[in-house]
Amino acid sequence: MPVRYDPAEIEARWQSRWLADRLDATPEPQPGQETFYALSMFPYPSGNLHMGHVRNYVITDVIARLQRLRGRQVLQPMGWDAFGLPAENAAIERGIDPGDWTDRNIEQMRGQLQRLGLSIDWNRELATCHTDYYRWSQWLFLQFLEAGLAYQKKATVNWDPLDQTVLANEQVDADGRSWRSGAIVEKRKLRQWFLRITDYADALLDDLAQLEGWPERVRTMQANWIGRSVGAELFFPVLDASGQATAATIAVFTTRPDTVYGVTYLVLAPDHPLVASLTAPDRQEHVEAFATVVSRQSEQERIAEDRPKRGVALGSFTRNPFTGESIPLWIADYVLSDYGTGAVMGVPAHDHRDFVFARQYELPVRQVIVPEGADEQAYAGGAWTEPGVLIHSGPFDGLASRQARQAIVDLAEREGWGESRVQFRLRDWLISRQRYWGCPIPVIHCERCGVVPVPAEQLPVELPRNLAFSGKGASPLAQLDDWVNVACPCCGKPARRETDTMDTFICSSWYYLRFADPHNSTLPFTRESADRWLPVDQYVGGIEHAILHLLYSRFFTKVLRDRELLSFDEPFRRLLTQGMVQAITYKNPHSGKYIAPADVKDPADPRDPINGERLDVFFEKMSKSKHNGVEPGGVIERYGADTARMFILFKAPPEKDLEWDDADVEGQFRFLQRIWRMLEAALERGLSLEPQAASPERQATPGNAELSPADLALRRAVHTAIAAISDDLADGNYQFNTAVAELMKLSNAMASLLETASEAVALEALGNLLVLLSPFAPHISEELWQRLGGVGSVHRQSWPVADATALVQTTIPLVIQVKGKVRGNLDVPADADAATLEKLALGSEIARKWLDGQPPRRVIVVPGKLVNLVP
RNA sequence: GGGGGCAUGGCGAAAUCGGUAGACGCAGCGGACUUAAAAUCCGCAGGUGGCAACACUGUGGGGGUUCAAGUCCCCCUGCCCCCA
Repeated sequence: MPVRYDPAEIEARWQSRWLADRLDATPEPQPGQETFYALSMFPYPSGNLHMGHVRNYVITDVIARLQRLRGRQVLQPMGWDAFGLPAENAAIERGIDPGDWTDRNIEQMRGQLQRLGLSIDWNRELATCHTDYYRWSQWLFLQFLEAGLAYQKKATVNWDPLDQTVLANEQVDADGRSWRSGAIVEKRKLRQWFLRITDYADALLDDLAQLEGWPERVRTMQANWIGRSVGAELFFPVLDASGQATAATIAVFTTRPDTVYGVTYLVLAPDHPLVASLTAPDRQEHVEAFATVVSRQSEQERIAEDRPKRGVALGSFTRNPFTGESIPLWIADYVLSDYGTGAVMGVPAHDHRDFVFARQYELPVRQVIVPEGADEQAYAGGAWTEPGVLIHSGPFDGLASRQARQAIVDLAEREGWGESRVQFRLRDWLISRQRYWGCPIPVIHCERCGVVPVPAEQLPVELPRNLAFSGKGASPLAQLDDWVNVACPCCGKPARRETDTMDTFICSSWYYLRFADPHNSTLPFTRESADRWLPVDQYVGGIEHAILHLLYSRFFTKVLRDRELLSFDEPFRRLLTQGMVQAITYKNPHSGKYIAPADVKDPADPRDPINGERLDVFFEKMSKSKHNGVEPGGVIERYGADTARMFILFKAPPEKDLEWDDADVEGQFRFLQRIWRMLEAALERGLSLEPQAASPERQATPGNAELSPADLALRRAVHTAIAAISDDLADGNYQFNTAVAELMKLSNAMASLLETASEAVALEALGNLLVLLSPFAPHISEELWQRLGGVGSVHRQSWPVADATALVQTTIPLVIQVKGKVRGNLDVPADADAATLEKLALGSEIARKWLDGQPPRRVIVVPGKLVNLVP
């Protein structure tokens, strides 16, 4: 009696069986054994698994399973990026303790993940909000502090008025809004903790070259983010009221020292420390008013190229050391105090923003560069910002920009007017957050001793639990006197705890290290355990982390290597950035409203259910606001995890966006059902992999000569598939979509050949099919493997190797081209040499038809492929 | 504006090194089975013309290199991403 394919029953049964058998436990690798660390970017425990997660983890799981079949010892862990604002918001809105809320979400999401059939070692699970994790985040912070890489400074910070917290620059989007709350970000000055990532700017940039397993575009994005620019710092002496040089100088950074003879003014940031002392008494009121206005603007507003530039003259002057000219000092909104030196030289003829500014305030424009080969010409339209040839530049006239830069910096260095310098766009990492639900920064402020690190043996500095949250004002921690007031570890006198918590990017900058040694209670990890598993062999996650998370993790790794806690300095060998999961979206073009697909009656003619207006149809990233989300739970309930996995892998290459389509999901379900029925038929026939049940003909591997045509064809199909899939899934090559297509081809071939094939060859085909399928659809493969009498778990088998003899063909179709156009095929002996092929082609019907009896002028023979006859 | 990427049937996509474009699937069409439908199975399927054999044409547009171009080079158009 045939059994129906019932994914719900099979999947639940195998999932609990695998768990009980500890099938996914991480092995303890013996010396000489190859290891493989497959890692997904761990999720924030929002409580709900979405399709993006599913795609991410399925990709990693297929890679992990594949590596196990290849005989490697595999680590595939999972954890939770569990600190962050949503938990605290839940506390404010619903009075739930953030820790309880988070733990509940983790429970829920773990269950959802487990239903996907991921071969994750749950014994290594971690959550960044648990004390046995964050005590080591604190421990690592103290390492940074000790190394002089953590420091405090008062800084203009981005203040999110809605979330009442400080944001990193990276958390403010192009419109000057918070990435989380969407509120317009304000400017405030606060004392903040920073990590000195700029000390590692060179290393972070240079080592990108080693990361050959990373997508080029991620490397480019990081390089741009670090933004190394080579130039010079030049010193401009401040003049007193009588025009005499004073001791004070203003340093400017420029990438264009070749334009120094074109400087017609100097601009300082409005909050540059010298502004107050350089402001003429009669300008004071003006300058202060302007500075106040600017301080309210977002950085984006200030530096956008298409916005008008505004400024105020200070009423004082400096001297260009190269020309000896006296030039006016200004402040302007387009100069930022924390980039470069906070001052720039104004060269309107050769810089867009300077040009706009000079026009606005009628400052002189002096051209000192002309395009190569061009005559000196009047400047009307704008700035010439390309390199060229110098004019009006004293001794440097006639030099090309390139040479002039060097010569001018050389002169500056000789005269003490400046020096060559490298400037980075990257700024130090602001890690302070005025929030409760984060990792407390483990320092104590003592009036006598200053900043005192909490002694390592007193870690963790635990977050107090069960507070009342108002959501207003300072951090909840700052309001807890009992917690804040402590004795100084140094002098024992009353002192205060730091109440800032860490940016959650800190917690996620080292979690991949903890997975190597997750239960260590004396260290975050040992160097030995890290060396055993790391660097991560394959990291999989979203492109949205291309800059921040990946850059911070690289920074951490380099620092820890320098502290001799690690032996390597790049954490992720290979990186795969998977594409988004999109779904069909309906939008009314007039109202701009999104309509849920369920409310669209006829998808062929989509209409607004309220007013019948025609809707736009397109694919967009799944989201609540667009009503286009597809719940993973529902899909698994209906078709099973195996179908969901197959669909996700087949529908698009992993790095491309994937369009969710229920009809295609259905197609994958049908494919698994066909395989199921094929096995049912084989079982009916009495086929079994069990040695004792096998008939004698199975024992010997017959040579090709003894095989029937059906056997030969079937073996060829099986081994062609093995070769093709192995190729599609070679290390670093993850073409799951074509691998699944090959599995389908194999199953199609088997469907027509299995019945007439011999028992031995049929079993060879069935066994191989199930092993090849097992990384993709682990449950159905295991079930059918067991029912076919397979020994042990299908997931403990070896990846098959293609048998070259099965691929041997006696004849092959030779393509005959005439003048490069395909005119037909000719069956020829597979081993025929070029001369034979030429003869066969010339003697063919095709040649007779197309050559009009004339011998061709030229014949190109590609053995094994084609012959091209050129008349 | 700068940097990077992409463009292939009705749709998602394949196509090592330049060598039969469209594998595999979805949707579609025709047939078998069925009282009927679903499911399943078999077949067709880039476009144009033709009863057909077959011919022409075809990888965003234009040009080039080559015996041969989706693939290499130049120009253009459109879309996406990052930095402004």
